[in-house]
Amino acid sequence: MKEIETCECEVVHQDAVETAARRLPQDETLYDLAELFKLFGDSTRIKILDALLGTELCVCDIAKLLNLTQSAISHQLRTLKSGKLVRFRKEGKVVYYALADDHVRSIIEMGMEHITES
Amino acid sequence: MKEIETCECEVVHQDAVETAARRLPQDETLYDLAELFKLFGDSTRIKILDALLGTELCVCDIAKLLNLTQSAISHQLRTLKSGKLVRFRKEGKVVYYALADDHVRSIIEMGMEHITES
DNA sequence: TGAACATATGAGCAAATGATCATATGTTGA
DNA sequence: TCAACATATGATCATTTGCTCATATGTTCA
Repeated sequence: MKEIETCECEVVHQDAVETAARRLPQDETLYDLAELFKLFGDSTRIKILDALLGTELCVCDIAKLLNLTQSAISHQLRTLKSGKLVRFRKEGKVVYYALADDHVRSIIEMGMEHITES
Repeated sequence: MKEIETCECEVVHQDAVETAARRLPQDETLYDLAELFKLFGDSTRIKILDALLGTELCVCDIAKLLNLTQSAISHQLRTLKSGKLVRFRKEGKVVYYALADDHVRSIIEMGMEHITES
């Protein structure tokens, strides 16, 4: 029987660790949070989101704008859609995508502040 | 001479594309923004950041808290440090990490709102 | 000075990821 | 109904990524 070793250090601050453990959100919540930010953490996706800050656009528009294939954009939109960051409406053959809600805008603005200030 | 094909669609909304192109930030900015969010987009790193919301912690504390090796945590802290999301102070052998500034807190809170509301 | 300990780091590997290509789906208009 | 077109999707491949292991660095104290 071998104990799983996580850290051979002595626990230096038992209190701090326990307090942190209590106030840390559930694993599932933190996982979801990471998944959310992962969506913003790719150049192509952040470009798409940023483009949609101004107006809705169809798949083809975005592909032209970002100089990428229709397929690449479609795949990424699918990802963004599954993360509820964008919504869409169909008009005939054309599918228009837009930001799902204002959280997206807020998060991008917050990030922009961070990188411009430091 | 072959033109690089990006999208074989007709441009459906020339105006929208041009407007979007004008208001889109520079490529470098968007790249940096993606890099920033990438830091939040991993379970381990978001857990570290979340843990540091409450208090500063040393490497060993975090390793115990998250049940991961000291090495794994150290590597991730290095990443977070290079992204200026955490700062540290040394006290003898022990290195205490803390959030770099309140943007980190704001961004996490914003993300938390998004996942709890939908 | 040297053992003990906290942290940092480089190499290696398996898993995740994003783009492309080929093709499928679905809509329109002749 | 069928050709043309906008979008979606599955397979594939190269790159990126996060962890582990081994080891280096740096600090304290006897």
